[in-house]
Amino acid sequence: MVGSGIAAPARRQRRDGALRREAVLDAGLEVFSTVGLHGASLDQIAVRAGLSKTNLLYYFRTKEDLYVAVLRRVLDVWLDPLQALDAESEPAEALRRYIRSKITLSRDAPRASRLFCLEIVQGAPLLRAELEGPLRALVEAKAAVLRGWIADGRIAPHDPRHLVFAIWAVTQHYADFAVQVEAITGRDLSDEDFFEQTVESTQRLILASLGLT
Amino acid sequence: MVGSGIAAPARRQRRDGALRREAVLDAGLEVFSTVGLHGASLDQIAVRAGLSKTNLLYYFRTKEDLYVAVLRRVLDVWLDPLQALDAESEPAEALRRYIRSKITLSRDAPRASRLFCLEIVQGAPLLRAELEGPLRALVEAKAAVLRGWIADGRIAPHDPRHLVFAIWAVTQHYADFAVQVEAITGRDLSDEDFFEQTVESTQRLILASLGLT
Amino acid sequence: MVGSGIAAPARRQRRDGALRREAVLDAGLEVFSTVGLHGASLDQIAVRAGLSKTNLLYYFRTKEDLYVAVLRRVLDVWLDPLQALDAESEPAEALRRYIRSKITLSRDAPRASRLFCLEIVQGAPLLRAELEGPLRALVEAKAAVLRGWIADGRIAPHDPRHLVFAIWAVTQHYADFAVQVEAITGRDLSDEDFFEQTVESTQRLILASLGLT
Amino acid sequence: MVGSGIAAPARRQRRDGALRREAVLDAGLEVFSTVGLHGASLDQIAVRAGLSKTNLLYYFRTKEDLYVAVLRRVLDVWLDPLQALDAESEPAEALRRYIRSKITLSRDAPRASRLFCLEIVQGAPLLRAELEGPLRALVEAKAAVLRGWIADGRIAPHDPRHLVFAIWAVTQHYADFAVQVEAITGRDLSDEDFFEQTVESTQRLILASLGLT
DNA sequence: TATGAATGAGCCTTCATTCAT
DNA sequence: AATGAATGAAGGCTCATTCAT
Repeated sequence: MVGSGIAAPARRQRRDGALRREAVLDAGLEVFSTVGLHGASLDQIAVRAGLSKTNLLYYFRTKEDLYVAVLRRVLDVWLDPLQALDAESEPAEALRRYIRSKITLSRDAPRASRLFCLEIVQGAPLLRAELEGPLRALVEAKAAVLRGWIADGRIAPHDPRHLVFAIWAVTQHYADFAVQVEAITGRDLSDEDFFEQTVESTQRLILASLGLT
Repeated sequence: MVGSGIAAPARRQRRDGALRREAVLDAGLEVFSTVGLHGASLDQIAVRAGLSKTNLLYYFRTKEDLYVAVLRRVLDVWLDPLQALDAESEPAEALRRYIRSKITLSRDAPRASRLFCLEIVQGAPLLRAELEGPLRALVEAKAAVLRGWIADGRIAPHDPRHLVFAIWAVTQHYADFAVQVEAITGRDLSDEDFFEQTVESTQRLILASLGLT
Repeated sequence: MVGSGIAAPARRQRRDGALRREAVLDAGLEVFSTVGLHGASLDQIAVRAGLSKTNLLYYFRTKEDLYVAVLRRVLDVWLDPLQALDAESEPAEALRRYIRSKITLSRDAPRASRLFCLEIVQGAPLLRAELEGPLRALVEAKAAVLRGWIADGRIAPHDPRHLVFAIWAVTQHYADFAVQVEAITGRDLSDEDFFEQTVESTQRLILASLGLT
Repeated sequence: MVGSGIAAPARRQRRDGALRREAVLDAGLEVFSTVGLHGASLDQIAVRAGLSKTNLLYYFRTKEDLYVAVLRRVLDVWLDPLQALDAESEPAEALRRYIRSKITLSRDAPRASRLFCLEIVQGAPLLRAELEGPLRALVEAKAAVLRGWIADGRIAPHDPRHLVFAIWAVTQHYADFAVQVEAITGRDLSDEDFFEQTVESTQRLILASLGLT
C-alpha cells in the first residue's frame, strides 16, 4: 500500500511527462510549419504547449533537437501510405486507394505536409540521410511493383519514379499550396465536394496516363 | 565626345547603383530561398552581394523591404509562361509548350521556385493580395480557354483549375523537391537526359488525361 | 531552524532580485538625469548597476519601461512634501516648513529634481496624464487651503496657484540650475551656510509677499 | 554689366547662404529644445530647415557644432534684459521692467528658454566656460547695483544673488514648465489675462520682499 | 520535474560623418 | 553650394541556452 502510494505519483508523472512531450511536439509542428525553424521561438512553442520555456528545454535539450523530433514524427506518417501499395492488388484499385489516402492526409495533416515541404525545399539539411536511405529503398521497392505491372501488360509503360513524383506532387500540392488553391478557387479540402473533386481529378490524371479506364 | 567624357562617370555611377541593387536582389534570392526570411541575415546577404550591410540598407530600408522586392521580382517571372498559353494554338501543342517552359524554369530558376514555394507554404502573408488579385484573374482567363477547347470537343472534359494545379504541382516539384528527387534518382534537371525524360513524362501525364494522343 | 536553513537561499535570492532592481533604478536615475532618455545607453546604466545589459533587460523589458519606472518613483517623492502642508497649522509656520523641506529635497535628491525637470521641459510625453490627474487635484486642494487663509485675513491676497509655482520654481532652481548657481556664487546646497541662506532668502521672499513678518 | 551679371548670383547666393544658416539654426532650436541633443537627428533638423542632411553638414561641420551655435545664439538673447537693469532708474521701476521683459521672453521665446534649461540641467558641459566668465561678471555687476540701492536705503536688505536667482527661476518657470502650468491652470502665457496676472504676481513677490510698495 | 535568474551571441536599424562629384 | 553614395560605430532588443535551486 505504501509502495503503491509512492509509485502511483511516479507513474502518473511519467504518463504526464509523455503527454507533455506530445503537447510540445504538437505545438512545435504548429509553429514550425507556419514560420519555419528560424522563425519559431521556443517561447512561442512553450506557451502553446502550456509550459515554460525552461521546462520545454528539459524535454528537448535543444531547439534543433525538438525540430528533428517533430520532423521525424512527420516522416513516419508520411511514408506510411506508400507502404500500403502492394503488388497483389488490382493496379487501378491500388493506385486509386493510394491517391485517396494521400489526399486525405493532405486534408487531415496539412501542417505535417507543409513542414515536410519546408524542410525539403530548404535542402533538407537534417533529413538528407533519411531520404537517401529508407525513402529511396521504399520507392525502389514500389517502383519494382509498378515495373512488374508494366511487364505484365497490366498498365502502360511509364517511368515509375516519375509517376510516384507526380502523385506526390499533385496530392501534396493541396496541402502545401492551400492558400494559393483557396485564393484561386475559394475552396479547400475541408469542403467535402471539393475534396471528392480533387480525388477524382487526380485519380483520372494518373490512371489515364497508365491506360487504365 | 568631350561631353560624353564628362558625363560618363555620372552615368557609370547610376548604372553601378542599379547593378548593385540587382546584385543585392540576386544575393537575397539565393539566401532567402535557402534559409527563409527569418533564417537569413543581412550580413550574409551583403557579403554575398559584395557590399556592407549598412550599404545594403541604403538600397533597401528594411530586411522585409528587400524580401518583398525579391519576391515581387520572382512573381513576375513566375506568371509569365502561363500568359503565353493562347487559345489559337493547337491544344496539344500549346500544353506541351507550356509544360516544357515550366520545367525549363524549374531547371534555370530553381531558387525562384523555392522561394515562391516557401512563401506560399507559410501562408503567403506578404503575397495574399497578389494571389487573390492578378493570379486568380490570370487563371480564370486560362481556364476559360480550356473550357472553350472542351466545349469544342478538342480535349476531354476535366476541371481546368485542377488541371492547372496539376501542371504547376508536377513541374515545380522538380525544383522545389530537387533534393528528394536527387536522393531517389541520383539525378537532377541539369542532366539533359533526365530533363527530357521529365518533360516527356509530364506531357504524357497531362495530355493522356485530356484524351490527346 | 532547519526550515529557515532551507528557505534562506530562496529568500535571499528574492531579496537580491529586489535589490538589483533598486540598483538599476538608481543607476537609471543617475544616468537619465545627466544625459536624458536618448543620451543614455543601457550598457552605461547596466555597468553602473553592476550587471549585464541583458540581465538589466530581464528586469525591465525595455529602455522606456525603465525610464518610466524611474520617473514614477521620482514623482512619488516629489509630491510628498506638498501633501504635508495642512490647514490647521499657522500659515507662516506651514509655509516655512514646506519651503525648507523642498530645498532639503533639492539638496538631497538633486538628480530626481533634474530628471523631473528634463521630462517636463521636453513636454512630459510620458507624464502628462499624471500631471493633469493627481497633481492638478493636489494643487487644487492646497490652493483651497490658501484661499481659506486669505478669506480669514490670515495672509494677504495672492493667487494661490502662482504662489505654488513660485515656491516650486525657486526651491527647485537650486537643484536644477545648480551648475549655474555654482558658477556664479561658487557654492552649492551641500555647503551648510549656503543652504541656510537659501532657505531664509526663499522664506522671506514668499512670506513677505503674503504680508507675514 | 557682365561683371555684375556674374556677381549678382554670387551675392544672392551669399545672402541665401546666410538665410539657410538661419533656417538651420531655427530648426535646430526647435528640435533640440524638444528632444535634447541626443534625441535630435540631423535628418529631422535638415527636413525642417528644408535642405538635405549632407548640405546641412556643409554649414555646420558637426552635430555638436550646430548645437553649440544654437546655444550661443540663445545665450545672447538670454543675457540681454539683465544688462538693461541700470542703477540710475528707480529701483521699483527697474525691477518691474526687468521682470516684465523676462516673462515676455518666456512667452515669445519659450524654446530658447527650454533649450537653455535643458543644457544647464544636464550640467552645461558645453557652456560652463560662458557661465563662469561673462555671466558671472554680469551678475556681479548687477549685484553691485542692488547693493548700492540697499546701502542707500532704497530697498530692504536681501542677498542680491539669491534675488536674481529668484527672478530667473520664477520668470523662466512659465516657459520651462509650461506643460505643468497648463496642466494645472489650463492656461499659458499666450493668454493675455494670464500673462498680466503672471507679471503682476511676480512683480509683487519680488518687490514685497524688498519693502517696495 | 520545474522554474526564475542570468548570460552571450547575434541581429536589425539608426545615425553622424566622409567621399566623390 | 549641394548631393547621392557609402561606411563604421553603436544601440536596443531577441533568443537559445545555462545555472542554481
